[in-house]
Amino acid sequence: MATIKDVAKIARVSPSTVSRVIAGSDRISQKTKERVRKAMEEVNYVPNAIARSLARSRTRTVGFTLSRRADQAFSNPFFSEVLRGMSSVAQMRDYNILLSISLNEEEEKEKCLRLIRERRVDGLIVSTSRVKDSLIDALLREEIPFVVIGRSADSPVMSVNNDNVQASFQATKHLLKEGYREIAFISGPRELMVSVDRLQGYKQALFEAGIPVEEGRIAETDFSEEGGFQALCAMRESGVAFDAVLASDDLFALGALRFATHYRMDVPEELGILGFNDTPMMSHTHPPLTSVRILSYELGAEAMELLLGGLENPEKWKNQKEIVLPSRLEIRESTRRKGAENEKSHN
Amino acid sequence: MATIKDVAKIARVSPSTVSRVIAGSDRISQKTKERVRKAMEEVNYVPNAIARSLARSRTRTVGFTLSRRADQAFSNPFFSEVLRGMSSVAQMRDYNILLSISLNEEEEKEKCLRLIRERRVDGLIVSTSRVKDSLIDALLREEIPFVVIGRSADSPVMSVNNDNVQASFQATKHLLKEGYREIAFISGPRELMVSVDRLQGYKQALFEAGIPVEEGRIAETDFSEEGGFQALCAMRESGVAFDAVLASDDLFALGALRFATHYRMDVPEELGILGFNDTPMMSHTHPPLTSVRILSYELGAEAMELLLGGLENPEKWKNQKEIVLPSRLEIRESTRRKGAENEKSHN
DNA sequence: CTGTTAGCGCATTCAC
DNA sequence: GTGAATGCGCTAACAG
Repeated sequence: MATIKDVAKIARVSPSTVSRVIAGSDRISQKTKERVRKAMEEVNYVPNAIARSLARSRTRTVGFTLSRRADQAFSNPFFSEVLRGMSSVAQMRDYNILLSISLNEEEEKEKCLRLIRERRVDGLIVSTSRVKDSLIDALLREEIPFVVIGRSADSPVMSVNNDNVQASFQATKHLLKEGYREIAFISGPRELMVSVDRLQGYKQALFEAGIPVEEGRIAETDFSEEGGFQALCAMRESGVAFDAVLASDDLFALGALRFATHYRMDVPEELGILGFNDTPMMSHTHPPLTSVRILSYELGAEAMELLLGGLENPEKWKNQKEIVLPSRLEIRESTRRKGAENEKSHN
Repeated sequence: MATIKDVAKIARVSPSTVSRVIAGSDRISQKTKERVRKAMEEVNYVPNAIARSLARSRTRTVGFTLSRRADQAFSNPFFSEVLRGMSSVAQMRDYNILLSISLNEEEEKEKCLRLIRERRVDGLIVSTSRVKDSLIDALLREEIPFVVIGRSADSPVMSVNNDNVQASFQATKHLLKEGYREIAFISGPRELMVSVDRLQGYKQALFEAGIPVEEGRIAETDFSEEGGFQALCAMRESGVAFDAVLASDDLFALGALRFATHYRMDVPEELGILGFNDTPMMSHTHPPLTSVRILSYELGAEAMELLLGGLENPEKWKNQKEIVLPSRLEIRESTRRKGAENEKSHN
């Protein structure tokens, strides 16, 4: 592999001149510039990124870490879309992405610190966001440049998040408008910010509508279809009535659909079902699922923009930016009641 | 940040001694070893991976590239599972993963070559595998260490693949056993090896059963639910009869389910439907979908093992290894016919 | 067992 | 404008 010296020799200049040409320095004669360029082509020269990183103390690499838990939390397609968004802007700005998937929060934290201390990356994007997040605390303490996808409960940090409260609020309002009054809420683990926020939007909408919040209608479970199904079964068994389900994840909505089938309840007439994430594969359920569409790709892209901006203009870290992306309710048949708006039911 | 020199000074030894302690060299006295260790802790020393990479000409980083097309091809959860598998063994063997998602094959090829030429990675895992694959050709030409997830049509390369021919063969046999005789096949783009292989298994099973292959029952389309739906509609319109669908991707199976609903065909009685990938979210369709389960996690893990093995024992590249992982047919209601095996139909 | 020397490939002073 | 010298932080001979 050719080095800068080889090029210098061929172009009959010094290595530093070659270096300048690479860097695009201006005070260099057109003639030698040409000669160096030709020499580079001749030996098929490509700068060694490692050597450059060492000399400049910057790697042009950012780390993206994820703990398995978070991966499940946001259902799968979400994850790969975020990655695509990140990758796309990284590519454009000539950065690389170092990926690390951990089993739990503790492992993720160590991985993050290690990547930074070993100087493998210039900054990090983390997608965790718990209510009490030790990872974020650690990153702040070590003054590491990072952006979180999600949001931090206490400390102000650079973050990109979707407006969960607002989305959940609107979703609930939609259900109310369709005439549902006894809306059950299936929550993921409450330690996750996303769960807290979505629950809040739900409560807020009920409050505004003057409908009391029944704790019995709120269930918490792990992210899974089964969890959603069981939660509803439990409610039913304990005699809690509900005519709609706000599922804070599409997986729960799947469970709700199964519940409806199991108990022969008509969706949407007897049970309205609304999910979160608008997983592409799930717009084809029977009936098609109403769901909150999240801008996953944009989430990743914005996070990367934010991080790179901060890395290249360190003073930007001063004005902590928290970006919030809108989401949109995709209304489909699982909540489109015929009985409510107009009394004609055609079955 | 502390360097090896700082540690050396504190432990009153030379930098090379510190380096030896890090490397775990044996011929070094227990006493100085201790002293060095203490010094390292004292200043919280962590070796600079970049400097080490430069000195050793090895980065302990492998690149994983993917073009958007391939990402779609294998439906999404597949992708993140593969990544998890790769990440898990990388972590264990202290390697890092550099991720790059491209828009198309050409871009992916350039990205691969660049990563290698810039010396950012020691080797690559690529998940493309077309019938005529220019990426693989390029990697071979440049003598780059790499492993393919999938397989190469012509050149022998290190690869990890699932046994698509066999899986498709078994799936078809299952349909035949259930009494289906007019089995339609929905294929993805034929330029992909996976499509070719699955089609072959299908044909082979029909052949063994003495059933002629009707080209009219074979459709090719892009990976999407809509594609699957339209393919069947087209068949129906052109008067081709079929009593089962072998969908070479779960997305197609979704389309087939919609087709059945649309034309009020009972599944599995009037139409058997069998998918590929066993996407977790889709075991909850109505009726539950029979599908070929792919070991995605293992695919990623094995690919990484293979690559790292090759990187650390270069002579291993001699005996080109092609690993083939088995898959398993998950039989559910969408193909479990009651009418076929015993004539009692209970509806 | 341990220290000295010499790079790894490039960027960046400081001279001229 | 360009070259020479020095260093980024670590590893790897070569001595002793």
